[in-house]
Amino acid sequence: MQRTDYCASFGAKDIGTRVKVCGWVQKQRDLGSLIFIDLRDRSGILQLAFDENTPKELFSMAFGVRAEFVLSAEGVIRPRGEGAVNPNLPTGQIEVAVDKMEILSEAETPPFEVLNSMDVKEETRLKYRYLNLRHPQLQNNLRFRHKLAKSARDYFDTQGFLEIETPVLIKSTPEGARDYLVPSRVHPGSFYALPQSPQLYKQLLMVSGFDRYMQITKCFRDEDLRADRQPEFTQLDLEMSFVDEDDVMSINEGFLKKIFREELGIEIPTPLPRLPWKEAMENYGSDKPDLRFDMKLINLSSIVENCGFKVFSGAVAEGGSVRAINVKGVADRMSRKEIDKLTDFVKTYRAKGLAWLKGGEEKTSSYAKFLTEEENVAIEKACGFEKGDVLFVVADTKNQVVFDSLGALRSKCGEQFGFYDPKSFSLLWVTDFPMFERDEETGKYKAMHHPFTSPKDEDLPLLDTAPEQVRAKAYDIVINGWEAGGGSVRIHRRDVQQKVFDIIGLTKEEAEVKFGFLLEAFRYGVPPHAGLAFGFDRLVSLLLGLDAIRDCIAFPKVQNACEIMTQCPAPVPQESLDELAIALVNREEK
RNA sequence: GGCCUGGUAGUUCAGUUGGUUAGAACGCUAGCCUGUCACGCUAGAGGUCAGGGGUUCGAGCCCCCUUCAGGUCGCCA
Repeated sequence: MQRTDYCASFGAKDIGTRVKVCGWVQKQRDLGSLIFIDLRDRSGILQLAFDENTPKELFSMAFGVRAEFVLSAEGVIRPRGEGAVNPNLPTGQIEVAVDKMEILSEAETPPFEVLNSMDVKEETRLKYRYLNLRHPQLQNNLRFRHKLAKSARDYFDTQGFLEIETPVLIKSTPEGARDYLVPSRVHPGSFYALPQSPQLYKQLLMVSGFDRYMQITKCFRDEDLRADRQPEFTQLDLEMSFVDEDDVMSINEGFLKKIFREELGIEIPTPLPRLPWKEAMENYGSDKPDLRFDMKLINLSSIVENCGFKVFSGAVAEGGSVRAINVKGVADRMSRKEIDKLTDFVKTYRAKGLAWLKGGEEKTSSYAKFLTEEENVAIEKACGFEKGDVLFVVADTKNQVVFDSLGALRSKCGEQFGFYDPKSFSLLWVTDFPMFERDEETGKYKAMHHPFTSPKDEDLPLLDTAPEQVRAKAYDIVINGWEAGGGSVRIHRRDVQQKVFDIIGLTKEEAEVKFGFLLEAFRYGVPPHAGLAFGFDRLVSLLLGLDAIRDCIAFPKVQNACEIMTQCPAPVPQESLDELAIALVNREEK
């Protein structure tokens, strides 16, 4: 006989009915001639009761039950005694008077208590991930993830998208992130790659005329992990034909509106704000600004460009800048020690130092003495500096360093000083990314997004004259300072594609080898098309308020890309290597 | 590849200036207990102080190396 229903599905309405339930023992409480067992399944907890009416044999079975035993129990649902109701439990009004029970599986004492497992250190949690996953919080996270995936499929289905699977064994095109390689047995010395994204296939699906494609799919990047990055992760990927940027953004705003409403009960105002990349950098020092609080960067370069303080004037003279953030009203919470810590913090972003002005009882500063009275006044005025504020200034010959360090400092201060409600959300599009950036090492141009991203029409002439000024039809969806997704309008003109390849130094021959199939496909009629991919793990985490995407992934990998539970990756037998014609090099000797 | 933080009982942690036999809570084992739900009471077991080396009369504590985990910079078109 199957169970009647899940544990937490029962309530006062079921009093008097006979039920069968199955699950894990959360807790056994032995009061002598009374025993209670909290039985847990994915729905919650139901109390099983054993008392003087329980047959002796059954009672001693209940006596021997331990945590995480798997049971099936039958009996009649009855109300709990007067004063014995547990208001903290959804099923707290009732219990099952058990008259039949089977121990389906015994359990050794687990390495940690399931109920406390979210406080156990990550390493142990992951080694016994299947136990950790019994915790209601992780059960809830994965259930939410399922709902979000279903919601996405439903939404894009109503919008005419077809879910089409693309291959996982694909050709390696080593641009950008490192590929995971898979050796071919049939073709010794040749390798497949695992996709970093289904990018080229979804573009080909547009050439094929499917018009609207979506897929929830695994992607792989052999790069170092972060709290928001796993080597294998899931994208909610889509592509559309005969559309422009606005169409892609608005259809995805519809999706975001729907999931925020249905899953969180939050109405997000649409259309979402759009912030050109340049403004995002200038104002927030980041291409993924957290707009839950204001605190903009202020450019002080024009004030200090001729000042006597070489750190400032020199930075401006060499093409960099001097910028500041004014952290309002925190002077009494910002000791000298705190400031030193923040100085170390910005140094991790390659800033050489952190200049400051603190409006405590007495105004103190690390830099004011090097400037004239007029310059100091001008800085304070430009920043709206008042008593109680702390002003941080970063100067560097590279603007990127100024942006990176102040942008990070802004986020850190915003969080540390509670400048926003952590339960609130800010969503925006960052648009008009540069097409190209310079590779620091080689000095060559490379595509900032990817080389199939279309330049803005009005910037097309700049491809020949000033590539660094060309803006792309690219857009990122940014939620609470996380890049939740990104996409672009693709190039569908062969001449433009060729120019882009030229600029990033890809010869015709190289392009032919790497992307020949795409270029050839483009000869046979290609619609204008555009798309977007959400980082699905990130989207789930953001909506759930998680700090790390690990907590919405059933079996995540740890920082060195291992999976602790199964101990992978792992060496393979020599025969396997031989079959694949692979010889290992001893790295020690190398 | 770099930097920061951490590793003490099964779990979460405390551990004074380097000084006797390394503690607490939870969990576990056993006994008692009729309304518990963080049950209660009594007793008990449980430690390679991550591993290795060094300094010292003496190291959980100081130094070096290794390793594991977390965060992060680089990296992530």
